[in-house]
Amino acid sequence: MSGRITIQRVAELADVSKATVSRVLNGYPHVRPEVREKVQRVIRETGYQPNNIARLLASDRSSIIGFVISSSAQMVFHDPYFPALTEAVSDAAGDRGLIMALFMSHADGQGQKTVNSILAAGLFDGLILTADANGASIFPQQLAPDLPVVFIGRPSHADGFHYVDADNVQGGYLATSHLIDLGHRRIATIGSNRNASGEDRVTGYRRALSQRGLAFDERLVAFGDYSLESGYAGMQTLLPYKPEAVFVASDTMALGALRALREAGLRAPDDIALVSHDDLPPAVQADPPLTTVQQPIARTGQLAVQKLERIIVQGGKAPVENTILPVKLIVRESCGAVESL
Amino acid sequence: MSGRITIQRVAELADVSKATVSRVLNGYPHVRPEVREKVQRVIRETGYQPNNIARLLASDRSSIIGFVISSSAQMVFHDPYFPALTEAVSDAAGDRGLIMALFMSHADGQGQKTVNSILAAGLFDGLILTADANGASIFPQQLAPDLPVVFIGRPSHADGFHYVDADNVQGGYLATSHLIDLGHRRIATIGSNRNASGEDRVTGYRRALSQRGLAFDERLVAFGDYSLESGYAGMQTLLPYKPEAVFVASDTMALGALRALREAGLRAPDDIALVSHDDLPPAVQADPPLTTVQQPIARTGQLAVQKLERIIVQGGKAPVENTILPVKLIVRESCGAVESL
DNA sequence: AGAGTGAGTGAAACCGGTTTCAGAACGGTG
DNA sequence: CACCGTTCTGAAACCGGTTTCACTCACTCT
Repeated sequence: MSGRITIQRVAELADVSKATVSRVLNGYPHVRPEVREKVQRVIRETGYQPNNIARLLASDRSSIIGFVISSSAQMVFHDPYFPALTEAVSDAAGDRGLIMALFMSHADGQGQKTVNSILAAGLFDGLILTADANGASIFPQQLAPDLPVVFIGRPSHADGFHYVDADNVQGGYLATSHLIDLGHRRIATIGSNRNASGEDRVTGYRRALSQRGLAFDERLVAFGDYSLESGYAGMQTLLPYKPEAVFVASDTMALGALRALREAGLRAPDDIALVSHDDLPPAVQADPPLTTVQQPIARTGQLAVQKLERIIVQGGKAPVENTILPVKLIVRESCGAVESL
Repeated sequence: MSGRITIQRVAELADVSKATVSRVLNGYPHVRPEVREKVQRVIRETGYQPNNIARLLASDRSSIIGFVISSSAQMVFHDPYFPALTEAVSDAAGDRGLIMALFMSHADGQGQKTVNSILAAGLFDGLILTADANGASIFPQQLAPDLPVVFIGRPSHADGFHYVDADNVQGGYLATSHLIDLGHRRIATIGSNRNASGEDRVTGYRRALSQRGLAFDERLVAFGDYSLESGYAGMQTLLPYKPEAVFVASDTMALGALRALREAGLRAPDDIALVSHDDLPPAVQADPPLTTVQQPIARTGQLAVQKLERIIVQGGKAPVENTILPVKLIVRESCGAVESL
């Protein structure tokens, strides 16, 4: 940052005041066209770049938003959901001229420290938080009461927060209904009680069952943590109870479930029909390709950023309103509705 | 940021000057213990948090580093390498009190814009760049000549940059040698010419062959782009030439290769032995589990951050020195060295 | 007793922008 | 021609810290 050109220097070269340069920079009116022109030329010729730090200090906005993934390292590794979501948020932020700072807060004490340092920084215009899946709550409000915050995924521990989420209940409902439509009756599920999304999907599953007059059987419900391993284990738990079909609450867990089937000498969809959730790339690549509920991840990220921006602009206190995005069933081969090759 | 407590306010309450508060804050000497005590008490009682923005402006350091993943969205999605690396960098940054801003720069024009905005920000103490895999070079130097930059992965387009990389040549060498040791002679490779790492791995492959007196056969070399699909296609290209063994330059491509084998009615390692590269989680989960070259990703991230920090502290001009990290062969089942279950 | 020495402190300058405010220049009215 | 309302502009205050510099005040050392 040594010999950088400052607004002062530009002002001198263009023979105007700092104030005028600032006005040109920010596109304010009340600058004579020829002056504006001249300043712009100097800016171009010198390659002047305003120092954002100074700008921030003066204007009390940083244009930086924090994106906090509060989940175990395990999951971030294993489930493409997080990379996809991260990219979505990053893109949306970029589109709106915001800089995204990413934080992966681990379950351990480190996590708390990270969040504290985030807030202490006083550096962010706002935060996007993922509803955590491990019970360790992150509650920045308690520390910085008027920092704008938007959750992605319904936060399970409290109300009163802005959030954007996919319609997980509908997801579970669609998946399960589809299996019922295909004539299955003993329908199991591998869900998750690690976060609200998981719970909601199971809720949808139960709703579909009851609506179609099928009994809910505890033994046909397994819980995982979204990891491939937990899907594998979940399916092994279910197999003794001979389900005809299974709704698995994530693609990644479905991959694990498929492996369990394979090892048991069974095949989907012939022996057991499978529908999963998320529609991430592995769903297509799986063998057989997974029928799955598509979650609009990119859109989720976009909306979260937009919502956050709106809150920021409105100075923190916007009425809490949540956005639930529709989901859609993508039929592939694992459910048996289509002839596999 | 409305009614926040400022250093001025703290100074008044503690009945000292701003300068003294600042000294206490930054742990400078030459403050009487009792005064220090008093200031600290006021800080504690008021819950004062220094405004970093102001601090940055005054001290010309932001403690924010940019981490730029310049790769197609595709790859970031498909290859767990990037999430793993991101986490490594994020952790390392956090450990050293730095904030990491993540940028995913796409191949399209957007990418350039992003990078420009990064630099324009004048906000970062330094940048960590991933050596890009799509030819679209990112050359911040050209714009901000003394911004500290460290690459992860040898940048293939130019010299004179600090970088940290795994010993990819050695990786290819180890993998191929292992296959030779197992008695194979017709050894193919699915490499990549999308970046230096890919090239280096192929170099290692060739070195192993020539060192053991085996001829290099062009037809036994396929190139991919690290995606699962390209591994699949690569293997299909190779199959007509009947390789006994294949060194695949990434786990993700190896998964694709495995699928191609399966579809061709072949099994690894019985029909074709496979060794891959990276040792990411999917390597263990694959069927059969992959023998693969372990890349020290976490260490890579750490070193990159450390190196960057050193450059920053030394004020930009540190002698360029690169770090090549050793790799290690992890033997599992896909190579046939171990009895599979 | 007078001269150094170094610890402890505050006033003020500074970082590089934005924003307020007042004044100059200009055109249109009465 | 005096008066007023715009438009355009610059000086200066301000954002909230850090850092420099000068000064005071013990406390040694001749």
